[in-house]
Amino acid sequence: MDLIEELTWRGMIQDIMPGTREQLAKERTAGYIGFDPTADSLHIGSLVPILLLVHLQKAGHKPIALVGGATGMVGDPSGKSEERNLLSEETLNHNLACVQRQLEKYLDFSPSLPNAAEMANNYDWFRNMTFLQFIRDVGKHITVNYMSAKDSVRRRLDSENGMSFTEFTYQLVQGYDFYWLYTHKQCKLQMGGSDQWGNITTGTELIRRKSSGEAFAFTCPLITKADGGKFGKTEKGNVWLDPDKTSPYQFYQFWLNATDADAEKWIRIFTFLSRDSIEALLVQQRADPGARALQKSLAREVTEFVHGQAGYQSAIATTEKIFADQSAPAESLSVEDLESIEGIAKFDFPADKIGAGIDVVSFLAECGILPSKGEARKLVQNGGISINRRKIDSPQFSLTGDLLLHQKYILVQKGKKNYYLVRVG
RNA sequence: GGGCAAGUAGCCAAGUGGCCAACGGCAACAGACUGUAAAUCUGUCCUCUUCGGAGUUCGGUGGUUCGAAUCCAUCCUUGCCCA
Repeated sequence: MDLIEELTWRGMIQDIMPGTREQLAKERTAGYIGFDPTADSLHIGSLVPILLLVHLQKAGHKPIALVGGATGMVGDPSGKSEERNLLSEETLNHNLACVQRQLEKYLDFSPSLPNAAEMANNYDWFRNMTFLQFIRDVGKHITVNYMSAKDSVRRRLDSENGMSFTEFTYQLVQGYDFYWLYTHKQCKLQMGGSDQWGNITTGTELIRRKSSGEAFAFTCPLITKADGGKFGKTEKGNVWLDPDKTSPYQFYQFWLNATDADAEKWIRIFTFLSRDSIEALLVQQRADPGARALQKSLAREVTEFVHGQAGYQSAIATTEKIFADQSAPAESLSVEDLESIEGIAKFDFPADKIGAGIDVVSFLAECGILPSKGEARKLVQNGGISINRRKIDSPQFSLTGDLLLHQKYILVQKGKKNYYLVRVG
């Protein structure tokens, strides 16, 4: 099975330029994907492009990860309904460094490999380019008509928000990246999300016109959720790849909580499991959906890929402590259990305040779990708060010293899945 | 520079002098049911609250009025048309 066949089966190909498959079969090909430094960590949305590069490398081709030091200064209008805010140079550089460090984890850069991965930053070739150079050497080759025909541009032209010249130019800047990589790194392939198709074709067009060369591309579909919601969001916001921003436990939980429909699609995209193993899992899932074989494998594979064995182990350990026996009394958790539950928020609370007894509402607000008493009260009234695994049914409920686990902990739950550990001392 | 239109809560969007913290929808959070799914139903959803209320909102600023998201002036932003 060749790369394209493999990716097609996994549901990772949306558009593909004719001849791409033949090119990949013909010779070792360098292919690139651009990553925008919009934040100081990549999130799981970027996982798909990363995986594309990994698949590319596994198939013997050379992956190039491009970070957008220059394009990040412009702002990609694709998929955006409004003009983006520009990032300051300082943030940009910080983000750039972080993103680069993350990318390095997932690809093999060993110089001994014939298809060693490479990192590039388009600021390197834009830094010294003047505006006049750009409009003469790049702008001259592409008509405004061509650029305006792109979906991402047209949608914005039709909308009432309009679009700045800066963002309009974006596709040329990205297009030039491809041209530069084509001429300097013999890079003949660009990949990306399907929203990038317009930008990508500008690149191949530029290569065709400027050096009558031939370049190829394919895109993968944007990841969606069955219910139409945004992929990669939880209550706490984005799911990041950086373990300091999203702990391995939370990361694992994100995948574990996938709906059945999503898990079926995602397991093919986000894991390297073979077709046979996935089909076996699908059969299992249908036979006993409650066991969630799909979600478990999905969560395991992705967590291991991103956070390694150790990260997965700690995620599992926490999951078991929290969910293995929901009805088990909180008292059955040992000090070690409580202390080592990774990924749950920890708070401190002065012991003397509890000595005399304190009502739940004040407690929740004062220790910082909830922002205000009003909010705490509402949640309690809704039945959304449990303490030491027992549901609190009244805002008047009073916390006293004998509730402390091991004389110093209180375990708070908001809803079923959000745990907070309060250290009293 | 001239003409026209628009700017309301995270988003979409109603409201066009008092009954407006502002209809409705989406998103989000919680509850019931489940499988830590989905669907459905229910509650919450500007901030604070001793749950009685209190405070701050409808692009900004000033004004008219007993009273303004709503009227007037001015400024800002955006779009369309003309120059």
